[in-house]
Amino acid sequence: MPPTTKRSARPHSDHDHANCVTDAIARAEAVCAERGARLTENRRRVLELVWQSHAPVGAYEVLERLRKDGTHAAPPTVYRALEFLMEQGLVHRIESRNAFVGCPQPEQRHAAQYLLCEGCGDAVEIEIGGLARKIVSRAAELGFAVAAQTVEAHGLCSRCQQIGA
Amino acid sequence: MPPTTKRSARPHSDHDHANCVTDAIARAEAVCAERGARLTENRRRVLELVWQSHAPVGAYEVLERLRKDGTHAAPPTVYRALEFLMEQGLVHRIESRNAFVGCPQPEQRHAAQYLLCEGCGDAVEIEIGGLARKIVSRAAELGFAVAAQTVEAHGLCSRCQQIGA
DNA sequence: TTCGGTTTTGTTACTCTATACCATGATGCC
DNA sequence: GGCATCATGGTATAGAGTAACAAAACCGAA
Ligand SMILES: [Zn+2]
Ligand SMILES: [Zn+2]
Ligand SMILES: [Zn+2]
Ligand SMILES: [Zn+2]
Repeated sequence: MPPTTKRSARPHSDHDHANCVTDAIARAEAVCAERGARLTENRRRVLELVWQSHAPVGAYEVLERLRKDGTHAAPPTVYRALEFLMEQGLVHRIESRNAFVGCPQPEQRHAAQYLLCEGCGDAVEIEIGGLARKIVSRAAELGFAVAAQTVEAHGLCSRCQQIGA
Repeated sequence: MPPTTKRSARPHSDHDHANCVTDAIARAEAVCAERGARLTENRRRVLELVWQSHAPVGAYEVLERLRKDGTHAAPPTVYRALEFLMEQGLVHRIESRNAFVGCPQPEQRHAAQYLLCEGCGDAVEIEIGGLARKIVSRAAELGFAVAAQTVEAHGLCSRCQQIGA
């Protein structure tokens, strides 16, 4: 009998995703402890729910999942938790989907860059060397001071290309 | 007495913006003619309204402006026009604002890159040399086929930096 | 330990953004 | 004219996000 490991709605990669979740939570607790930020039960739970897949999840989907726990939550509950998690760099917002996804490397603040698959829905955070810096410096040439960046590439992951082929 | 030229809600640059609008419309008509795309009255009007400022404008703001003309429009009217205009590359969607802005160079399809000022709201479309290509090639290394990109930098334009200083 | 300020959560109601669906009208080709 | 295709009208509803205020939990100091 298979374990109770939860999977993405459109599962794709075969890794043991339970590890991703527990690892993410552990790291979140570590960074919050170090920073003196309060990872309350609600916030921890929302983070866990966001991490249930590698596909970005909408705030209202998080809300539903919360309610299935028996919690009596309303939209502000979720949005406030997400706001905190974003401030701490524990989740990123995917602008082109109005959705949220866990950050695999929260210890160090960074400009997020994503590959977003239109087939399976997964979001893969990447780092393109020098890209963030290039944006900042080009903006500076135009007198513009960059405070935050959004870099999202939409397309098909290798697996979805094969399926569609 | 000043001309009837309309300005941005938070006007900023002193150029004669009426030129921007008429130029944009002229170029839109040209590209549509060449492509056999039908720039109908509605679509032309929506494009005009989007161009009323250099700040991205929400679909519902366009809707309001349309109605002030006496037109009896509903949301789908606006969204359909915007969809057409985006297909033709005449407007771009600013994902981080759920809003739309006219493209200053619609003749040639391209991945849009924007500087978005949090002070005045203006969006400046830029082209960072090699950036789009770099994203595509790094994605390709990971087996990911990029179909579209979103690059948005948020911060303060030079003018707003001075004001805030 | 009790007080009082700060932070977090609860609750309600609402605004803004976007799309599904079906009907109607225009356009242009044969 | 007949017919397919494209564009619009119009209603209803789904989805995303926030304002505002009240209650509760937390925490450091008196
Ligand atoms: Zn995983
Ligand atoms: Zn995929
Ligand atoms: Zn202008
Ligand atoms: Zn500005």
